[in-house]
Amino acid sequence: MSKKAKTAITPTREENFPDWYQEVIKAADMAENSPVRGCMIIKPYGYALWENMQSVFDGMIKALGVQNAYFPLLIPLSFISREAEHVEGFAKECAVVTHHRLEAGKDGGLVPAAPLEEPLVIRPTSETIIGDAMSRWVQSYRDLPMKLNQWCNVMRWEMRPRMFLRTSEFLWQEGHNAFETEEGAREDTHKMLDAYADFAENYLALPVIKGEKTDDERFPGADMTLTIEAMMQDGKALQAGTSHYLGQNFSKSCGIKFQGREGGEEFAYTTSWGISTRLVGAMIMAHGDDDGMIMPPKVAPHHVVIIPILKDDQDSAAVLDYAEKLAARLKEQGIRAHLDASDERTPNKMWGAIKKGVPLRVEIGGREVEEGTLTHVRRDIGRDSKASCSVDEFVNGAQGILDQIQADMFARAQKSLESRIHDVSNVGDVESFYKDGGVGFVKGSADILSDAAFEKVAKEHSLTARCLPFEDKGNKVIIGKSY
RNA sequence: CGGAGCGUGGCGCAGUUUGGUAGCGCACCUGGUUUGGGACCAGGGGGUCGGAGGUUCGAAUCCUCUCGCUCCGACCA
Repeated sequence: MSKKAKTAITPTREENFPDWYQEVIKAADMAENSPVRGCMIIKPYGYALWENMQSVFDGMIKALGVQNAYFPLLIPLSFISREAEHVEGFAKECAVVTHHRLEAGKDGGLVPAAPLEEPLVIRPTSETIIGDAMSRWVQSYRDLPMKLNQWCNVMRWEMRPRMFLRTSEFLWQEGHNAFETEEGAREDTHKMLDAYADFAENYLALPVIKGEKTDDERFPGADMTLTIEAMMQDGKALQAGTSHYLGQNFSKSCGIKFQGREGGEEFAYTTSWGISTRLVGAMIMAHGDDDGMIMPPKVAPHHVVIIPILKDDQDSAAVLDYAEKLAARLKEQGIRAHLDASDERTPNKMWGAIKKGVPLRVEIGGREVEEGTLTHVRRDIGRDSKASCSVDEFVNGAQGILDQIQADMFARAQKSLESRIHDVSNVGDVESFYKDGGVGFVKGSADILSDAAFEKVAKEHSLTARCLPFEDKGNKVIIGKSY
């Protein structure tokens, strides 16, 4: 064994961040690649995380009056071309279904046999098909606002897929709201962005910058796109959620019109908003360390993993019994406790829990059983946080420890974000910052974007305008490399 | 679609330059000793070396063509 601290993940973040990322996913058993390029298999542990995220956010939007529904995967080709900018933005990423039957071919393989009269597009997003439904459902101003959401998969043919961050098929929620007035819709666009920021910061421990996208970065077909931008540990930006004000673009192309208060025919103002499984990637890259994943307690599949340290059979029964009782008591408190009763060797169980990022680990052996105590360790801090206490004390205090972990994770991420936003006053500053190997974002006057020299600098260092932050009232711009 | 790298038991790799009976670590199975931050001993199972052609007495190794994966760029959530 070498003297150098052994990390559970190789390479380390510093050695090779992209490889480290992939290894964390594998080590935590969250997902794997599928036989089809660009698609991924989300394994039970990774999916459990997504389910928790869904459940939290679903509750948030229902509290805002949103109703869930489900719209079809397949969209008539003609629908996609209804909104001019929308087509242009999505056309090249669309997967198209052209046939509906397979038959035995000449060389024994199966070949598509029956061409469709009108090809179908696998939804890259559902504005058009939901717009079509809304056009039938909205008759009067009394039907507004209408707030619909669906949890589903979408497909965008990607040139360069990366697990969770950019896969051809991904899971998300897409919300589609329709309003009587422009003000109502604009206000809603902000409200949904606020929900995203709340979700990211308070549940995923992911600090974000709220702002508006620049013209080039806007959603195809939107008049305004709002975003929450997060920073990963390598200093790159990740667009973590977007909320779009669509004006009357889609209501006009989909025919969402209603009879107004004065009796006249009016077009609705619509919004759409989405977050995806990409957020899983964001959490990995924002919180993970060289030993693997670190789950934010509020969405972690397991809050506490209990590891029984078993010696001989006689002892084992007592230890297991003790551990089971502890698990039951924790569950009563609403804590997701997981007893690892597998017959893995003890160190493997421990490293397994570390790599999976379970926030709190409890170790129980013969000693603890005799004393009525247990040993616990925080994942985010590691062995330095190892402590011993009575079972009662732990059962009463566990939620507090989890809350502390959640708060500390957010504070760490926020500090990392804030310390890596650098003020610049002109394009020259931007260039020299990245040329000198600067890591993170730069922030300066929004005028930088219209400087003729910006385009070249941006291209050279793969920079994009991330957003015009609200906190600067649109006068400043955040620029950075991004995923 | 460009640039770089890689395809060898479940996973990670060596072997390829210089052709000669396919190896190592981890994992797995059996038995035993072990167990508080990655145990040990002994025995064992598992691979048509990504695929197709070719050269050769003989190909993981040489030649041609293909397919796929990863990273970096262009496009994007």
